[in-house]
Amino acid sequence: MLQVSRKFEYGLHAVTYMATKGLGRVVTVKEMADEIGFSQEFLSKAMQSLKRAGIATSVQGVNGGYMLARPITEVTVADIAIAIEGRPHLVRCGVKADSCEIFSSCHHRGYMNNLQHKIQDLLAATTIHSLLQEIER
Amino acid sequence: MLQVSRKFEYGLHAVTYMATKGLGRVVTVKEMADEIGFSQEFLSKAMQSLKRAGIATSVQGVNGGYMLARPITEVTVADIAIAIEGRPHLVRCGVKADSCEIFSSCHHRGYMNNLQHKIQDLLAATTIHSLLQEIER
DNA sequence: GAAAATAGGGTTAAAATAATCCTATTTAAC
DNA sequence: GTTAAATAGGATTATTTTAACCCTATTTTC
Repeated sequence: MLQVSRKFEYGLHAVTYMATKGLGRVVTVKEMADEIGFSQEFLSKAMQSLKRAGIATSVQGVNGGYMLARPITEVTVADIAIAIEGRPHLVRCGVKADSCEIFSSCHHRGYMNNLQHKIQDLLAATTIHSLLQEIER
Repeated sequence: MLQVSRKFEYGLHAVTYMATKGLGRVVTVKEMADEIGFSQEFLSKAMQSLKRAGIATSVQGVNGGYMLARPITEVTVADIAIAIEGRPHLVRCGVKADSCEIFSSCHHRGYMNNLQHKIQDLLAATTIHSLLQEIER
């Protein structure tokens, strides 16, 4: 259905939430889950992905939590998508060639790959900074 | 995972196949399924969707089959996507508002809808005619 | 009337996604 | 040094979506 995953939505909300709190501020998953209205456990998985991708850093232990690792002018929506879902693959043969019966004779692969890159460029064109500005208006 | 459905792939292959056969030629689902390498039954569902959308016309009975209803310069990849999957909805609240817990307080909807339109524009920018030209090269 | 097609409802199977559960580890505070 | 609050993450289950399949009806040519 050409839809973004829930986990990505969770992650994007978390990042914009952290952004409004400022770069240095540590926020807990509980705080975000309560504030935004998401399940704490699932949001936690999204945060772990963001951390692995270097978008957020974490502080363990009491008073720990997450904070943004980079300035919001340098993080794009594409970065978050890739952190959470991996690089987008419009067609499944991009992930696993043998998932398509007609791989060797397929004429559409080039076009599809092209399309995929364009979509990724679209996501990469929005930084968290510009997203916040759009939201404020 | 931001992926296109198999049914859409089937439909797109069928349309390009019919296009190479010429506008007037009637082709059967069996012929296409054999030629392309897909399951006949499932391709048949895709064809029914294309018909309902006015992209293909059908002839029933012996010697029946499908053929393109419109010139390939006037059918875009977006038309096929919409025929088969319905209008794309990047986020599920676009389909069903109550599928999201934070619908009323969500700040991302505008941006997401915007993105969705841009993706659709991308698909609408390729006609079957131009797709075939890309393939030939 | 038989055969070859589309039309389409309904069911099952498989895969992907989302949610939950549970335990480990880290660290501050007392 | 024990407790409590947090992240880390493996493992499992539930749900939803997608794909595949089955079966019957209808249309039309010969």
